[in-house]
Amino acid sequence: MFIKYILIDRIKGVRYMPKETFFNLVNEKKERVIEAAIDEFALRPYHQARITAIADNASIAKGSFYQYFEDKKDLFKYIIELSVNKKLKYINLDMIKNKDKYSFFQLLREVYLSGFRFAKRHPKLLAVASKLANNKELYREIFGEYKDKSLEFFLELLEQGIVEGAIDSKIDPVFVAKMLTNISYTLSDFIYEDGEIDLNNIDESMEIIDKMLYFIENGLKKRD
Amino acid sequence: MFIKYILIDRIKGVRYMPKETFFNLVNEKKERVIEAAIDEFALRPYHQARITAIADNASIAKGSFYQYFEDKKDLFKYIIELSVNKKLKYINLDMIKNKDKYSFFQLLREVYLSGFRFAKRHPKLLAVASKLANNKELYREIFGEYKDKSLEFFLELLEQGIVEGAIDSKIDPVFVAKMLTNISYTLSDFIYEDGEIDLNNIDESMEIIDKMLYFIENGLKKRD
Amino acid sequence: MFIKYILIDRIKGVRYMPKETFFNLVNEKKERVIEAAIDEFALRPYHQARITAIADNASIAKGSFYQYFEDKKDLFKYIIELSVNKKLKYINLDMIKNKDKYSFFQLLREVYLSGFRFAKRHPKLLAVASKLANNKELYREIFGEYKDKSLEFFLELLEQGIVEGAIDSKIDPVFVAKMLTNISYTLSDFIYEDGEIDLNNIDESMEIIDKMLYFIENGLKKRD
Amino acid sequence: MFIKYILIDRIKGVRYMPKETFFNLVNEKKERVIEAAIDEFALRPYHQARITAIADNASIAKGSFYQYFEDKKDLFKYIIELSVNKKLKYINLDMIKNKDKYSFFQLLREVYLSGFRFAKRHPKLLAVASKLANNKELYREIFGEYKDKSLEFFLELLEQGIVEGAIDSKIDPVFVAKMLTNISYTLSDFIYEDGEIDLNNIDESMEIIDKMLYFIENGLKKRD
DNA sequence: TATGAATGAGTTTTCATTCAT
DNA sequence: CATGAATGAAAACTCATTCAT
Repeated sequence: MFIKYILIDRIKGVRYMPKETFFNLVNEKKERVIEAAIDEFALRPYHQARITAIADNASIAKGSFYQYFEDKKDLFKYIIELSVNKKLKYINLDMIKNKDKYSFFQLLREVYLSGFRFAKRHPKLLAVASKLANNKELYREIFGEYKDKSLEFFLELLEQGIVEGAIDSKIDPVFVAKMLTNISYTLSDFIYEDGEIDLNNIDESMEIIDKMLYFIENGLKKRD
Repeated sequence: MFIKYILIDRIKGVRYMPKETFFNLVNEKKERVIEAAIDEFALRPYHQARITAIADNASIAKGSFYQYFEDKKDLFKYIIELSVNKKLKYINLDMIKNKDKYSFFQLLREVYLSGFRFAKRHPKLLAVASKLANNKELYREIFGEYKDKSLEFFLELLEQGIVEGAIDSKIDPVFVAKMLTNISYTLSDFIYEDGEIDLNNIDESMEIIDKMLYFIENGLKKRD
Repeated sequence: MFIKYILIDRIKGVRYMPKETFFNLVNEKKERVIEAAIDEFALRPYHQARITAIADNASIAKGSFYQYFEDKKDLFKYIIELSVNKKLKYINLDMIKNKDKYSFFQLLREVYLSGFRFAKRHPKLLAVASKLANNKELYREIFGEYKDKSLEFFLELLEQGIVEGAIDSKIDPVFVAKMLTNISYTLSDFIYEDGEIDLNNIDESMEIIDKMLYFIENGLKKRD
Repeated sequence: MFIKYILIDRIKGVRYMPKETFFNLVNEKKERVIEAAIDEFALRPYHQARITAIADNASIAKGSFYQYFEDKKDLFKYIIELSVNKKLKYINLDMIKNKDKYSFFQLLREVYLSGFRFAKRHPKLLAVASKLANNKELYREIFGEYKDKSLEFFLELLEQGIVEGAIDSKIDPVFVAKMLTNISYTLSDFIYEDGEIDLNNIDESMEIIDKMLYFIENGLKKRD
C-alpha cells in the first residue's frame, strides 16, 4: 500500500486537482467536504458513490460541488492523493532515504509496519484505497498505464541484499519482488479484517508483522 | 481461488439457476449469451455491467434475456458457477482427495499450479471471479455469510505438516494460513498481468510456480 | 349486480367471443382455462392481470391462448359473460317474467336475495364483476356507452307500484330507482365483506336481506 | 365519502409528503404538476397512471418529478390529501362538531349535501378519490388497516336517534349504518353521472338530496 | 460564489402479442 | 393445433452534470 502511494506521488505531474475555489474555502468547510467524500468512497465502489450524498453530508449545495471540483473523478483523485500524503507521514522516511545504511529486512519491516499502522488509524482511507486497488480499470483510467515503481523499489532492495550476501542468491529477484509488492498491497487489508486482533495494542500489531517477517526472512535469507 | 471455488461448489444447494428456457436454447445461442455475459462482467464491476450490452452483444432482445434469467444477479451467479466448474477440471482432484498421501509442499504446488493454469486459459473468467472476490458486499449478498473454508483447508494442511515434522513449528499456523490463502487468491491474477511471461510455455509456467514454492518452502520448512 | 348482468345479456349483439378453436377443445381443458382466468381476474385489476399467469395456471402454451382468444379483452368479456349466465340461474326467472303477478316488494326481495346467494356461492365471480364495476373506463371500453337498463327495470317496477297504490306517490321514482340500482350493485359486495356473517347459514342471509327490505319498505310504502 | 375523508384526516400523522423541493417551486409550476397529476389519476387507475404523462403534461422533466416526490405513491397520497382538505371546506364543521345539538336527520342532510356539493365542484378530485375507494388493496397499502370510522360515526348517530325516539327501534342499527355509509361513499358519484341534472343549480341539488332524505327518513323514523 | 432546480440519458424490468416450427 | 421462443414498446426510477439567478 505504502509503495503504491509513493508511486502515485511520483506521477503527480499528471494529476488533476480541485479548483482554486476549493482551496479558498474556509478550512472547516473544506474538511466537511473531504470527510463526506471519504465516507462515501469508503462505503461504496467508485461508480456507486453519489455526488448527491457527498454534497448532502457536507451540507453544501450540489452546484457548489462543481465549483470546487471538475467532476467525480477529480474529487476521487484528490481523496486518493490525500491518503497518500497522510500515509507518507507514517513512514520513517529517514530510514528509506538512507536505505543503504539499513539491512533489507530492517527496511522491509519498516515498510510493512507503516502500512499496518496506517490501516489501524485510518480505516476509512484504507477502504477508499482498497476500492481503487480492486478496480484496475478505474486505476488505469485515473492514473494511466504505468510501470509499477513499487516493484522496482523492492527489486532494487532485493538485488542489493543479494550483493550484500544477506539474501539467498538462488531466489528469483523479479518474482520475489512481485510477491513482496503484492503482500504490501494487501497486508494491512487482511490483517485489519481479523476482528480478533486488538488493533489498539501496538505490541500485538508488531508481533503480527514479525511473524510474517520471520516467514519471509526464512524464505529469503542466505544459508551457509 | 481454487479453494474458494470448492467452497462455492459446496453451497451449491442454495444456488439460483437460469430458467428452463435458457437450457432449451440451441447451443449456439446459449454460448452467445454466455460469452456476452462473460465479456461484460469481465469488463465492468457487477453494478456497472449492463444487461443491455449483454443482450446486444449476444444479439438477443432485451426481453429475451428475462425469459432466460430471473435478473442480473441470476445471470451473474450462473457465470460464476460456470467458472467454478471449469476451474475444478484443472485441479488434480485425485491428489486433493487423497491429501494425506502427499506432502504439504506437493499439495501446495498442485493447488497453486491449478490456479495458474486456469488463469492462463481463461483470463476472462478470472477477471469475472476477481470482480466477485474484490467485492465483499456482493460476495456475501450472493453467497451468504460463511466461514472461509479455504483458510481452514490451508490451516489443516499446515498443522498436519507441523505434526509430520515437515514444517517449522515456530511459525504461527493461523497467520501463515492467511498468507497462503491470500496468495492463492491473487497469484494467478498478478502473474497473468505480467505481459513478459509467455503463458503458452508450460515449462515456464511451472518454473514460476516453483520459484514461488522455493521461497515458501524455505520460509516454512523445519531445519535441524 | 343481477340487473347489470341482464343488461349485458341484452347487448350481446356487440359482444366478442372466443374463437371456434376454443369451443373445440375438450371440456377439461376449456375449464382449466376458464378457471385460471377467473382466478387471475379475481385477484388483479384488469390491467394488472397477466396472460402469462393464466396460461401457466391453465397449463397451456402462451401461444395457444391466442389460438383461443383474440386478446386479453376478448377473454375478459367472455368471463364476464359466463358470470352473467351463471348468475341468471340464481334468479327466479319465473317470478320476474310474471312480474305483474307479484308485489313490488316481493320482486325486490327476490332480486336482492338472488344477488346475495350468488355472491355467497361464487365469490371469485363476484370479485371479477366488481373489478369491472369499479372501472368505468374499462366498462365503457368493453361494452360501449349505454342507457342503464337496470335503472329502467326498477323504474318500471316503481311506477307500477305507485299505480297499484303500494308505494308512496310523493317519492321521486327516478331518484329511488337510482338508489335501488346502486344498492343492487353493491349489496352483495358489502355483505360478503362482513366476516361476522355466516354465509353458509341461509336463514341468517335472508334475515339480512329482510332487514334491508324493512328499511326500504318503510321508506317507500304508501301510508294512509 | 365525507366521512372517509374525515378518517383520512385523522390518520394524517402517518402521511408521506412531497419533498421540500416541491414546496419551493413557484406556485404556477406547483399547480401545473398538481393538475397534471389529478388529470392522470382521474383518468386511469393508479397502476395504469403514468409518471411520464404527468411529467409531460406538467411540462417538467421526468427527473424533476423525482426531485419533488419520492415516487408515484408519494404523489398519489399527496393528491388524495389535497382532495381531503378541499373537501373538508365544504362541510359545515360547526354542525358536525356540535352534533348533539342537531337532529339525526339534520346531520345526515348536511353530510350528504357536502358530499354532493364537492362532487359538483371538483369532479376530477371525485374521480381520483373514487379510484382509491374502488381499490381496497391500494387503500390499505396506502393508509394501513383501519376500523371504518365512518361506520362508527353513523352508528353513533343512529343509536342516539333511537334513544331520542326519533328513529324506529325495530331497525338494525349496524345494518343501517352500513347502508348509510355505503350511500355516502357512492352518492355524489352516481348523482354526478346523471348528465340530466343541472349541477350548477343549487336549488335543484338540494332538491335531490331532500328526495333521498325523504326516502331515508320514511325508512327510519319512528311511527306511533 | 452559492444555490438548488432542471435535465435527460441510461438502466432494469414487464408483458401482451407474434410467429416460425 | 400446439408450442414456446422472440420481440420491443413502455414503464419507473437514478444521478452526474448544467445553468440561471
